[in-house]
Amino acid sequence: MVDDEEHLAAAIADGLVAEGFDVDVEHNGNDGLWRAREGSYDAIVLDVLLPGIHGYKVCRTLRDEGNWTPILILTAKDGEYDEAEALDTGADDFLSKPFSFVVLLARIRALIRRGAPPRPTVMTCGTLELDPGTRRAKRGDADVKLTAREFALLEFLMRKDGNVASKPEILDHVWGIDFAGDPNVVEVYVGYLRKKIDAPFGLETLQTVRGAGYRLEPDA
Amino acid sequence: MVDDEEHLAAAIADGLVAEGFDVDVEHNGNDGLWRAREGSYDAIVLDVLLPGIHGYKVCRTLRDEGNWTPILILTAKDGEYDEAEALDTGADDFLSKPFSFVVLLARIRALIRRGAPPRPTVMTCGTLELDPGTRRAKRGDADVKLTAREFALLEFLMRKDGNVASKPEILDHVWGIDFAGDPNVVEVYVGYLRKKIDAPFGLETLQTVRGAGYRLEPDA
DNA sequence: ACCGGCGCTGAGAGTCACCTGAGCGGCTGC
DNA sequence: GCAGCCGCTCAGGTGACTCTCAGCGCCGGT
Repeated sequence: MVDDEEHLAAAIADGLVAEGFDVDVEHNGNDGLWRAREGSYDAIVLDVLLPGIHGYKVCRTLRDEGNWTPILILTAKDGEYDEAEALDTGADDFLSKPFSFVVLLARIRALIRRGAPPRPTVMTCGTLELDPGTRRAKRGDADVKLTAREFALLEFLMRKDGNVASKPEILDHVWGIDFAGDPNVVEVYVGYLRKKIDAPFGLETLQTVRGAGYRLEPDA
Repeated sequence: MVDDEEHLAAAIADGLVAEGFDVDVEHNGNDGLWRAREGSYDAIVLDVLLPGIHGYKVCRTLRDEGNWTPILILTAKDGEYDEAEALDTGADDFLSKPFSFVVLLARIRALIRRGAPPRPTVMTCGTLELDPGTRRAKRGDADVKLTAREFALLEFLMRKDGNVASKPEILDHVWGIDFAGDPNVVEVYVGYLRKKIDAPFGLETLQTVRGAGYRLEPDA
């Protein structure tokens, strides 16, 4: 992980460690490049705006040197750089700040999966299946099509494993800690999810716990 | 970080920030307690000698409230308090002043790595079960539906483990110290609880101790 | 037995949390 | 450039929940 915003980098690193990854952090382009050359990493998360060398330059340099470690580029949302440019330099994936941790996690998994032998990453809750690697969801044998946000929300709820997730907690993790909009989005998206994973099957696994949050229950 | 020596607190906070941590500082027990309740922190560094509430008291209070955020207690080296006492209150680690910053850092890292100690999430009292994680309550095999307030009250009574909870105490913990309404609510909600956890089963486990408060007794 | 106080309860009102449908801007694919 | 999807906001509606109030019963003391 190469990012000069130390708070953010530390927070993400912690989160990744909690998910079972082994993470090294650097805060500028030179050190990042050096690390990437030395170590053999499964993936690199790289901010574009870095002291020292620019992120794109790091990426380009590694590729020129024959290093094809999967790279995920982070950019500021309204920045002057766009996805095309990032991918031009040889990056494998692209994410703009602010982003939700769950999305980052899913993309990192996808990157590693692409570069390494596939691992079973699928989560289940009753007849509900969710594969963060392929970004697919199923209820029983039926495919369920989810949008990115719906997927992130469902993934977060499944990760909770039956425990109640409070609304602020959901906002922090699925929409990002810097989300400033209407907290009502959570209710709206819970509604969307119910229409896709419960209603068509006559189930009610996504329960609201009034005054506390939401809970995902396995169906019989 | 809760420490009334402002220089020291600021120095340590700076050091931690430089290491990539995100730090909030408070200088007295009350504010520290309030912060700890509000925010979701990875760890708390807590001095024992504090204006307002004593550090041990803060620690104990958080634990009583079900908050198991890792806590590292700081004490004066030759003080009257010892490690056993600190750990008794529910602290996870212990460090006496003066200490080296590197040691503090290492311990904080260890605490966070370890995470919140795996605690038995489900509480019982006779045939009564209550799970704060899933927010579910059961009497024997029967599910009991509780509202948020009822749940909080029952949780508080169960945590008392058979001891009497006084009405003011209940008001402070279940309704909050800033509750200004009619203290009669407690009686009302005790009534609600009895109708849900006792009456349908012919029990009388939620007993009133006239002039003292209420007590939750295990059934046979 | 009487009386004061503490606790209990039913009714009711106000508030709050949640759900939903409509709609809008932005992005994507055609 | 247009159609469609996605993400989000907003406002209205509804039912659940919380709390107040007032009257009454019960307990304990004299």
